[in-house]
Amino acid sequence: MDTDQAILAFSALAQSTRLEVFRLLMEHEPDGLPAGEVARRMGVPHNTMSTHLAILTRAGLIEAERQSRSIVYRAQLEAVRGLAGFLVKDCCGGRPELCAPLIADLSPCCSPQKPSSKEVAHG
Amino acid sequence: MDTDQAILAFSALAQSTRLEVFRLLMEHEPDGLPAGEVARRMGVPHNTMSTHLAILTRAGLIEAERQSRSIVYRAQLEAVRGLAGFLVKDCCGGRPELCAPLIADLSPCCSPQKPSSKEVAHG
DNA sequence: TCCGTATGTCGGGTAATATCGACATATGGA
DNA sequence: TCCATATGTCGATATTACCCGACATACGGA
Repeated sequence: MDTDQAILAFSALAQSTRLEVFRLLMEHEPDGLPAGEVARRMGVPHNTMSTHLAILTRAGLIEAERQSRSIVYRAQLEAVRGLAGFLVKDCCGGRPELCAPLIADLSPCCSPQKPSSKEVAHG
Repeated sequence: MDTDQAILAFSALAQSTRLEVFRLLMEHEPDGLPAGEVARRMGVPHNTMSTHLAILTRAGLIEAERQSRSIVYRAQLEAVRGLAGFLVKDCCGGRPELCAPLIADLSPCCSPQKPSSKEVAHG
């Protein structure tokens, strides 16, 4: 994930419809959803959605695959990993002491064990 | 970090100058840098930079503090944490199995031990 | 108070983006 | 081939973002 790619990704997610689409496709991993279904669920005209999907695709956040008459879109986990890594490593830049607490905060979120009802206390 | 705040943050970072400014301020944690110094280093007019700094501030990614005649800007680590968490928890939404590998990939980046020259093999 | 420095705000010109109607392309079935 | 479905592309318009000159505000020193 280089800087240009990161900017594409940030830019793609900096729009409410696209952000929701991305989340929708994340929820539907690994099956994905056809373009029309995404447009229908978001209440957006199909051509507008097509543009949004193209932008997300160009950013590498989703990927298209033709399945018969439909084109199914899927979220790209690697892109999320790359973007989160960019964010975190960015702040690391030679200073892991800054970054460690960030990682520590993320880890409980997705560990197989439940986070023992402990949330981030600091607001 | 709610959706609107995330969009503000993504939007703020989706611009090359602002992204670089943010990284610059990360490098200068915890001392920060005065606005004029940031503008000078980036080779950007001070008023243009002022706007960028305001956008980053509004997104919560940096914070301003007056120090005598200067206004010193500092990166907000919590914002990075929040944004990375938003990204990751976003994909977690009930499915930690998707998220675990993302965390696993981030962890070596900032651990006190060096990552043993092992990078993400998959491109 | 007056001046110089540091920063923010306003205005307008230009460029980029969002949206959507209309049309084009691609697939599968008869 | 013809048709219906599914999706993408083009063109126009409205909105927003970026940039920077000019002016305004805030602070410190004399």
